[in-house]
Order: sequence, then structure tokens, then C-alpha cells
Amino acid sequence: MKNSYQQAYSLLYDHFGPQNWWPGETVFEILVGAVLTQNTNWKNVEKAISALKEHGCLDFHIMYAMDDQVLAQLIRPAGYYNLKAARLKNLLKMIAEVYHGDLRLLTEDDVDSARENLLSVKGVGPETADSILLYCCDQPVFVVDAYTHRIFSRHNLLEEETDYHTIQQTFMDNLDHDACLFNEYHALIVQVGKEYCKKSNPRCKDCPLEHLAV
DNA sequence: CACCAGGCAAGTA
DNA sequence: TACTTGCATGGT
Repeated sequence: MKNSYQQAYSLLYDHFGPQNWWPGETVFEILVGAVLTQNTNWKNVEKAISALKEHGCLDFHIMYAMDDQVLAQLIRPAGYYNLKAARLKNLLKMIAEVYHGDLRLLTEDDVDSARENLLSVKGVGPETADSILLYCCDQPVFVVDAYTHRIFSRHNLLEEETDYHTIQQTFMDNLDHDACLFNEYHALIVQVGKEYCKKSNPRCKDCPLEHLAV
């Protein structure tokens, strides 16, 4: 018998199909995108990533050596550009110091150590860290975002005031610890959130989850 | 015009 | 501890 969190996944997958996340050709591109997309529309992130590519700056050592102001101007379309340029540099600095600038060593590290190192970076919080663990490192870590909280609280599967860690635990307690499943599930939550669970649609009208039994 | 988007950290009381 | 504010572009 499937629980509510498994049922919700089936409903979303049947409605939207596979999402093929994370959009990005390389681990480094995904890493950069994880920072750039903080509280920002993905379309704007795409513009910033395109600019980085066009200038040949979507590379660990090149970006790490770049002037902060120049980096900030390239990622300008993603918003908060001064802040994000500094955050990217902070993240690359940690990887340079802890993982010898080798992303493979990050992806091969054990998940608890990697998470601790990521969270030690100023500008990398729980969602960004978990996104990197799941989408760069292929670790079975469930990513929670604003949509996860909003959608599942509206459908009475979470209390309104539930914090990040508790939401993450709830999903991980109720699902197989499978990176492919967590990958698809988070992407599907973002998709249903964008289409049906905006603040301007407070009842989530016509949402694929509206008749989900709790 | 107002509002929001795949957060996070720092400031205030 | 529990709120509040700054960060910023681009689409609806």
C-alpha cells in the first residue's frame, strides 16, 4: 500500500512525465546553477549561464581566478549579482581548499562530510547544499524548497510551520532512498508549483494533487 | 503599476 | 529566540 507521499509522486509523474533534471551539461554547470537560482526564476539563470559560456568562463579555474566585478556583470541577469558572485567564489574557494579544486573528489566524498563542507560556505544554505548533493553528487538526499512547503501544507500533508529539516525527514521516512526518485520528485514539485500552486492560485485549483487522499 | 521567482545571511528587539 | 530586511533582474 502506497503512502500519501508515494501517491503524490505517482500523480505528478503521471501528469507531467519525466522532467530530466538538472538542466545542465556538466557537473560544474549544475553547481553554478544551484547558486544562481536562489530565489530566482530559472529563465534568468539561463541567461546568466549563457553569458558565462559565451565568455568561456564556465570553468572552475577560470571562474575562480576571475575578478569579482567582472563575474558579477556576467551573471547580472540572474539578479543579486554582487551577492551571487561572492557566493560562487566562496563555494569555489571551499572546493579548492578541501577538495583540491577537483569536483570529482566532492562527488566521491561521503554524503555527511560533503554536506557539512557545503554548509560551511557562506551563501550555501540547506536547499543549495542538498541540490548539489543530489544533482551533482547523485546522492539520495531529498531537496526541499518553497514549493514543497507550500504545496504539501496546502494539501494537508505538512503543518504550515514545519521547518526544512523536518520536511526533508518526512519525505525521506516515507520514500525509498533512491537518487533517481528524489531527482524526479523535486523537479515534479517545482513543475506543479509553477503551474498550479502560485500564491495567486491559493486553492491550487485543478492541481493534479487536489484529490489526493490524506 | 504591483507582484513574484528552484534562498540566505545579517540585523533588530 | 522570533521576526524583519537587503539583495536585483526580468517576466506576468
